[in-house]
Amino acid sequence: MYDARIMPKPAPKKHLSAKEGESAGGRVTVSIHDVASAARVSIATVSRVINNPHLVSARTAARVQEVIRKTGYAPNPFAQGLITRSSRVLGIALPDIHGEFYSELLRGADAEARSLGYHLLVSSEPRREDRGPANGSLAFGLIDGIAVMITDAASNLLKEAKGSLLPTVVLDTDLHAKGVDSLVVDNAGGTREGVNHLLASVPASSLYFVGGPEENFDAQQRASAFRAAVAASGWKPRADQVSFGDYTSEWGERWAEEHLKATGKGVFGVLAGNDEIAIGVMQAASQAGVRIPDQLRLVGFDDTRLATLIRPRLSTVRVPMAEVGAASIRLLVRRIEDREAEITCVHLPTSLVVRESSVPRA
Amino acid sequence: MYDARIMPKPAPKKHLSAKEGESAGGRVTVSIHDVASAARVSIATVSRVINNPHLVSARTAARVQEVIRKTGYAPNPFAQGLITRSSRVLGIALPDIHGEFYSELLRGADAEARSLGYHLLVSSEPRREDRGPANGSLAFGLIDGIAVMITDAASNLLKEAKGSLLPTVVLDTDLHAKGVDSLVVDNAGGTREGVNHLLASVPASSLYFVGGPEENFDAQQRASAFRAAVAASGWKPRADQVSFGDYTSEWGERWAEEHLKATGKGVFGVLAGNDEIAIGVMQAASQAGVRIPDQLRLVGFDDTRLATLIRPRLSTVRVPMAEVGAASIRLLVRRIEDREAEITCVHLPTSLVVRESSVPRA
DNA sequence: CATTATGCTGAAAGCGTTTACAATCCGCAA
DNA sequence: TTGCGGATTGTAAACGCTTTCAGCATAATG
Repeated sequence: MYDARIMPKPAPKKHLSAKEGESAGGRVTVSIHDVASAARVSIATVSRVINNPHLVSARTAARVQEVIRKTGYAPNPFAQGLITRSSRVLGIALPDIHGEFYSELLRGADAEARSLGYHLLVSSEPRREDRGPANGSLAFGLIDGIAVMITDAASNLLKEAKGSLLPTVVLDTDLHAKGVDSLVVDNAGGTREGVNHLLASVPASSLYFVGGPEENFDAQQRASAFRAAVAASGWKPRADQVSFGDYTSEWGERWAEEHLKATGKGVFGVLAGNDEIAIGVMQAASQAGVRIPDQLRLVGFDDTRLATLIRPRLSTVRVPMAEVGAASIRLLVRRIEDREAEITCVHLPTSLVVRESSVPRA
Repeated sequence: MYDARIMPKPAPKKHLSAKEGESAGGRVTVSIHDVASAARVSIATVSRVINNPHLVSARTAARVQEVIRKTGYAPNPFAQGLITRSSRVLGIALPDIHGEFYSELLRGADAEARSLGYHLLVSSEPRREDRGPANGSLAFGLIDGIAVMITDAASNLLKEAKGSLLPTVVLDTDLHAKGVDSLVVDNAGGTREGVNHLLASVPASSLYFVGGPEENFDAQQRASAFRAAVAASGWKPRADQVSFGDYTSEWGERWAEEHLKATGKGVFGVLAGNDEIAIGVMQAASQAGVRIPDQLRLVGFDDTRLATLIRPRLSTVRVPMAEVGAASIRLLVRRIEDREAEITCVHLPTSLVVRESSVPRA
């Protein structure tokens, strides 16, 4: 039989730390042992006070709490992680996306993570050229799960993430059929709304989609939704009504310079792949003396701050960027805390915001 | 004398892991023990292959490397952190700053951290209202150091960070006198440049500074540099030449609406606290029929993307946001890797970018 | 040949937690 | 008295790594 009183204490050993005077400087961290001895309990009890208070008598708990407060003790996350295999840190990997989108998304994700008691480790995907080989950009092993944003098929973030065997969610691509929780924005719905809005004052044959990079999933979705919506009105879209480029105002400008010539006197409409393209179009138009919204009706995409700063104010399809971040974190945490949860694809709605750039003046 | 051969091996114990067949599913992580036994060496040797390859014979190292490659072994960062007391994770705490600034800064910081072999844990400062009490927003204990951005005196991020005893750098405030590595942007120099540029075509008495929030350090610095630069030209600035508001276009608009009335027919100049304010001013001006740059010469601050998207294009003082992020990480890593390094304040230059909004047409 | 240096390797001691298990103390029923 | 169960606490075993120390060849030196 085991009897603690018989066995000689195995010598005070180590942890000569702060407990005895030791006033001499330099002690930096206080460990659970320090708290335990100061409170005259075992380290197990201290741990319980923190993690399972109901297992400890009120008197003891109070004493321990007091010591914790006084010493400023905080558990060492490495030791905790080693044993619990979790760190309450979430990874989020983003491609090199456009400015405002990036920060809004991150803001949403960070706020949500914080409110769920997690921290956020970010990692922008390095540009293609400077990708080291087995760079191991993500801190697998340290994080409890990871949210990756996949904007085009060339990204290998997803492979990396899945290889890590960590709970994973993908943003901007529906992979729930492949067993990955996903979060997508309703690009199709927003596009349809935008098209229908334009169709109210512009003939389908004079409607154009000026998109982002062709390899980009968003751009693809918006383009085919555009074709579908135009077709739904009874007009089979010509090939020249849809173009791809990139997400810059320069591309919008370039497109407009070419097409403004070709276009006759009639009214026509443009749905841009994002707000910046729209602004490029707007500028080329004003350069060419084409009035907005009189001759050209324009709708952007994303509803960035730009849209309200420009004149005429830009009608645009609002994408809830912060909500994308927040929802992806929620989805990820759900998966972490219940590995058996059903694989889900969350759809986030978009909505048309009508401003001056697209409605004929009264 | 110690002789390993005399002591009986203390029983194979634990780590029944992957080594023996065990084909049955479920093994997730491979530990250093697995690698060691597969390579028929001790765990110490495996560790050395990874951390001090020169201590291991080439033959052994090759064998171990091969096993590592095959098994995909990666050291457990918790165990490493527990013993080395470092995680190669850096914290960066940002207030709720404006969109584009935020993302550029983070992008710079992330790229630099990655290239130095660190990861980045972000944390936006929660808005004032929802600050829990001992929230402990930052993952102290997990990170090796922290960069905090302090935009006004009310922030308590710094106190928290210093209380953590972690290596710390502050952005946007010079605290090197208080023993904290700092990183500041040359607001004064940029402001001076902007003022002098305007002074070339506008009398000092007709120059205005439309600043951000009065409690904001940047805004303060820019305002007093404005006063100083104007004074240096020989004109003592009137009180109404400097105003504070916030960093929005609405404030710029409001300011302009009031002041455009008061101003007579003469030419006047505005240096805005940031680009967005400048755009507000620009819009109010165009509303009021005041032509830019003919009657109003305008210079912004920050050189965000906005500045080139608006017409006329906005002259502005460029602040190297990405470089601020990168430099702060460099400074932080230097401190982490050499705690004795001299306390430093890094100054980042600003530079005036002249576009159409501020130069009289030929 | 005896000694010493050198290169390589292994054993074991932690690092600071959590948690299974054992032990004690107590009240209460048998 | 005895035994049982619940409440509370303590002991010790992990968790996976780094690093000191010691052991042992083998090479270099006297």
